[in-house]
Amino acid sequence: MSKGLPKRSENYSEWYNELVKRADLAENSAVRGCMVIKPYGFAIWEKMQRALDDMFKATGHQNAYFPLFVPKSFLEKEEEHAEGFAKECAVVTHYRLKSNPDGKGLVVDENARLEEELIVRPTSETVIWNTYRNWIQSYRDLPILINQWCNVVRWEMRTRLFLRTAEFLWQEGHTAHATREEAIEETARMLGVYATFAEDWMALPVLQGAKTPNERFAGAEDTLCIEAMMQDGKALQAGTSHFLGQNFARSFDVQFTSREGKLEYAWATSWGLSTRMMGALVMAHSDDNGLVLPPKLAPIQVVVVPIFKTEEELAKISEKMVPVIDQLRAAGVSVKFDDDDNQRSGWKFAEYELKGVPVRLAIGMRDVESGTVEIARRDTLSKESKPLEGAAAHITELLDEIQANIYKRALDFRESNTFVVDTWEDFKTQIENGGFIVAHWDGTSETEEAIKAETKATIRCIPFNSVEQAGNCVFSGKPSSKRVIFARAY
RNA sequence: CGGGAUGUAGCGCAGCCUGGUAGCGCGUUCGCUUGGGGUGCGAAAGGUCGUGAGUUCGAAUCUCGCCAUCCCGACCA
Repeated sequence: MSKGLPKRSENYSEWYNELVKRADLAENSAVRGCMVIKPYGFAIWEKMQRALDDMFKATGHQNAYFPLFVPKSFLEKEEEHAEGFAKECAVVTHYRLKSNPDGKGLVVDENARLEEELIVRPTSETVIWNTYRNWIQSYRDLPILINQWCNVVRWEMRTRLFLRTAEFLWQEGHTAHATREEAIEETARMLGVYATFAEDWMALPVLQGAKTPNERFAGAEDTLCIEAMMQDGKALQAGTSHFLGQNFARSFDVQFTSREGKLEYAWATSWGLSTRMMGALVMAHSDDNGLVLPPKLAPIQVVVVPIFKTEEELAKISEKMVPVIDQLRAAGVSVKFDDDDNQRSGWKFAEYELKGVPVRLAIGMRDVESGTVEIARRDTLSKESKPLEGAAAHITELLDEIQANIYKRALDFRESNTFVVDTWEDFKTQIENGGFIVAHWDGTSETEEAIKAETKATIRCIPFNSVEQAGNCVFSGKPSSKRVIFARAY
């Protein structure tokens, strides 16, 4: 591994790509657009999964699993949905290969053509609602609150590790309800779960709001989202929760008998959050030295680097450190004691900074004699010497402090890069500098598209906390009742 | 799918213009050294130069085709 990461200020995109690879999160695979998630990266994803899964369970959801393949006829049933995903589908047409009669290798056996093509799921609404038809007869069968963890495939033109890959991992929640109100409530509840996850676990401040009709999920009546700001000022959609109305129930004929004895279509929601969050995690917090991981998601929260020359010295260091490590582990902290003699301490310091380990302890013979340990924090890169006595308690608090600090840092960054803009001239100038623009919009798709065409900025969301305020659209000058968030996005 | 670029050792690159025994750095292996911020020295292993054809006595180098990857657009969680 060569030293020196590209600088964020010089080439943000190259910095990101290099960091993801060098920190051992993921790498490109032999398959175009698909990535290999490496153990260190996957360990972070597993922590995300755990946190989210616990929240899903706490809100009454159960996990299930639906098939990878979607019959083409299913995808066709909901018109908008079909149109939205048709352009990016992987299609299975055959089920057998045979040896090439003209030579080496294998060829598709044309006799093994599927009667109906199968689509590799880009999302599972259709298979799931086709299944729900059999599960739902009465209002007593509702609500159905199901989530699945799986992979999906969207054949993207241009891909980037984590941010946009042809295959990605995610969870997709699919719920069915007896009433519109209940489904709307669920849509909001799950957006709230995402926001809590982003802020409490990822230390990533997010704006919550609704998408404009242009930006809505294909087949949804309403799409809610959380939007985060990356360090280059661009927006990243971090999670979405959709109110699907009765669209899928109608397309798949999912009806139930209501309490009043009437036949009604079920109301649906779906919500998803993907490995894209890994990209968000990297881009929101990390620096030119490497990853900066929030302690709650760091696979290794504390690394101990002993500085020794001989086995005897290592033994003395261990004797001092083991009790501290035991205390930390007893408090639920994941600790790595790196007594590997193959790498020198300086190398290890750089390596663990690259990997984003929140707290690093260094202890050598000097410390053994004075009964101290050097405590370095990744977020500020500061170091302090502390007595071993009470170190464990101090470190536990420090982890909380780091979690809070990186959240605050990201929030401060977002706030200082959010601009209220009232004129089109200012808009065009400001958008070049990145960040969120808070401006009036006349509510039309035409204006939204015109703004996008001219500036590449899209409406990220109509924030829930946007106050009613009369004004004029920044582009058309027509009346507007509230401000929306514009930004260039990933 | 349009525009641009690149494919040479595990990784990053030079060599190509001007054809003549394939090089450098990092990493790897071995030895010594060093050890509180990516130690230093020495030695070794490792490449059908993306692929197919052509030109030539001779091709990493010149010509043409193909494939792949990356960047910029359109599309997108």
